[in-house]
Amino acid sequence: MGRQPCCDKVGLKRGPWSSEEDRKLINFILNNGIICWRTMPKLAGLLRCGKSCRLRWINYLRPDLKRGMFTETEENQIIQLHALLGNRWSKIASHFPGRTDNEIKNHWNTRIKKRVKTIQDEEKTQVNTESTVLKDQEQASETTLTDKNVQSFNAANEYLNLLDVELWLNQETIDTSGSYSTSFSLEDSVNPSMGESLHIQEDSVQQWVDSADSMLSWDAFCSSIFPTHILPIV
DNA sequence: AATCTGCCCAACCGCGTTGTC
DNA sequence: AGACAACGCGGTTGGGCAGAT
Repeated sequence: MGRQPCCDKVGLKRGPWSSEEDRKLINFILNNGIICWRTMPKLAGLLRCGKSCRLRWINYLRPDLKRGMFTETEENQIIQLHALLGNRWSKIASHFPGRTDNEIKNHWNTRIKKRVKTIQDEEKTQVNTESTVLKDQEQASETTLTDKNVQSFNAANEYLNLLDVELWLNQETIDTSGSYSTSFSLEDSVNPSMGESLHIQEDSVQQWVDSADSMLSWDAFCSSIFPTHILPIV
């Protein structure tokens, strides 16, 4: 037996919301709060399913929504969070008050993804060049640098970047242009094996972590780990 | 001016998770 | 413990729009 549909679709309206429908939904929620999405449309006099009402409210009607373009800083934050969390848009959105997961997802798919791809291509070219130079140097000293060495070097860099992001995420309050407060825990966002490996290597990077403790601002964070070509333009 | 093309984003769909009985 | 309902999330779609041809 398949899953039951979320609502009885017969006679329900779909597609874009009219301003009249918006008004009804806003009025109802402001007067009654959000109790049960399933019963809400009926009570509010809407021919919509609860799911549709929820989506409309969360993504468009909520009064605390921040409208407008994403700033360069926001984009860079999204890139870093996406590198850490993957396509977990709601987790990412929780770090951007007033932004919705849908908005961030759309922005990622339409703009940031292209930008990241360009950056990755550039980095790939750069790594290839660097590895060629290193190879030449190693050969000169009769030691061969294999691709494996280059991969390890890159993995180590990535690991350090993740630790850096972890520090940022675990801070209770980050004061940037606005104020981000987070209760985010890395433990529930990355797989256990990664958490384990972080602990194993903890001692070896403790010195680095100690020095990173002084990083309190987003700008300092950015300048410490972002490649210069994606630094926010302020 | 008409048509084509690509982009953007609101909305939908299906599935996983959580809560309740 | 398991069945069911409701919620929440991420992937995808499709319509509107702007710029190019």
